[in-house]
Amino acid sequence: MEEELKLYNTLTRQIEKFESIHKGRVGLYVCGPTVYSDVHLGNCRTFISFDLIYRYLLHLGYKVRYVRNITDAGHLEGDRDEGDDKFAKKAKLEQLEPMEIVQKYTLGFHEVMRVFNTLPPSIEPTATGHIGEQIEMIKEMISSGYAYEANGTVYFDVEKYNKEYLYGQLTNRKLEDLLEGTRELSGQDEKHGRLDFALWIASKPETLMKWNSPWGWGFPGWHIECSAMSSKYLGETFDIHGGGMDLQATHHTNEIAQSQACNHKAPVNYWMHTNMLTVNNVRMSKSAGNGFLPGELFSGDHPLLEKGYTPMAVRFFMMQTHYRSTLDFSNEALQASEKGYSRLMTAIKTLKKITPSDVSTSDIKALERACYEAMNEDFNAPILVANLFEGSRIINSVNDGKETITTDDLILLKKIMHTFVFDVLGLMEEPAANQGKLDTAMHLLLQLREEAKQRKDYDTSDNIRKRLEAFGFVIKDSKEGTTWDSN
RNA sequence: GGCAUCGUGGCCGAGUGGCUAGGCUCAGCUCUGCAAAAGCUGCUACAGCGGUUCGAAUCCGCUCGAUGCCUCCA
Repeated sequence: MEEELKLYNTLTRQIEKFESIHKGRVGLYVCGPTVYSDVHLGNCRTFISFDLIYRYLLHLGYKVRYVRNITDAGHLEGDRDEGDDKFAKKAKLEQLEPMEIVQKYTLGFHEVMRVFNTLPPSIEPTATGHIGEQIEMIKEMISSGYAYEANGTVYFDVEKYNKEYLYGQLTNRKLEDLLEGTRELSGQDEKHGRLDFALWIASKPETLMKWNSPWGWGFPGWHIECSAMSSKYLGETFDIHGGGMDLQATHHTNEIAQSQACNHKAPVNYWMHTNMLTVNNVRMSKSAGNGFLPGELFSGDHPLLEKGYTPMAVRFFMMQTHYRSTLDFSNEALQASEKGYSRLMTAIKTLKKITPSDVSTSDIKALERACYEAMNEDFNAPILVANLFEGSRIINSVNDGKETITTDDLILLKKIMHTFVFDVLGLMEEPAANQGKLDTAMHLLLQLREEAKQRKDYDTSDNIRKRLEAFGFVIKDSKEGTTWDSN
């Protein structure tokens, strides 16, 4: 299967056959969060998308080293050289040590990732843990002439770099066009060129997070962190680098420049970018104020939310859209996903009750093929989901006695459903608290209702059903007996 | 202004030039004491205008509209 995998490469702007550098192994780097505040749902989408990609690569049998960093230093508010970094600023606001901020939001991030059932990365390096590596890279860039120091701050010389390499390659832009869209340098600027960006930033006396360097006390620029950590753990050239589309033009463009300036080779073979989550067609972001936090989403405690949604319903919602398309959030769409998700899970439970026959009325092997074809075509999860619904239809039809399936096909169907739903899409059964006790209580109620039905006391039986419905329990009568579900 | 992306049925969303994804909603049918669930059927769409083609949602051009990036952002 693996030789058929294709993916969209931002670098070439086309779908390419995936070939890893080392057979059977993949180096994957994804830009992680900056842990100075809670992650919102838009941030989550990127990590959930790459979780799907990671899971599928694993499923194909690749040995994947998945590196996702934690940005816990630097990352200036703007391009201006005044200000502290985000952590120090937030620390003052919250009266905490910068590393308390880092700790708090790192834990929060991990919790959110756990709730969404994402697999942890193989390595999760922090920027502050790799200051030495970053300094070494900067030294290399200075000695090869791609960077210069001014008053303790080190800048990358974009125009010099562009003479030998293509600076705007990742976004298909020419240097002249980029220069046009940038503000003029003022007389007091230390930068040589308008596009030059900081690699190392001199600290001020009041700066809280600072390190000593050949250029004095300071802290690293944002872009250098990822270059240093990716090359340390994945090598000077590795397979896949991912992140949100909003990082493409600046962060990733600068990462390429830095790595190329140091190692004189392209750092990444395949660049993958996930699209944005929008609300009313506007991108969700901290600054736009239209974001909500996972916690608010689960509780429904937000003006934009009509009700709460479970983590798996939200994950399924994301899986129904391709990672390169924008995904628009709406209550209606979430509610549709909620039902679709429960339909899928119900079908998987029904799978256990099915009895095989001598012949199959459906082509299960074709279904399996379709699932792999969907995922091999640039991780097309929506098409995979459509196929899994076809699987559900088959399951329900067989269960109703309208179709039949052989023992071998039943085993295969089980394998398909479990593999793709749980392993690849990363869905799971919603863990229900007190499930055992609830079962007992429900069993009792349904027994009472059954007794009422036996004596044709339909008033009582309907009353039980309706009042349970009010609490979100759905009662289903069938020939085999009564079952229940909650939503 | 520059560089991109996108406009698909009531809603969300896939779509490699020809064989009408899928989910949700709504209506009808089967089943059922009634419901629910499940299955089946129906609602058959591609912003507009041209062009290429035997044939276009899919390629090309223009128009209109939306979004993103160009400053921190997943």
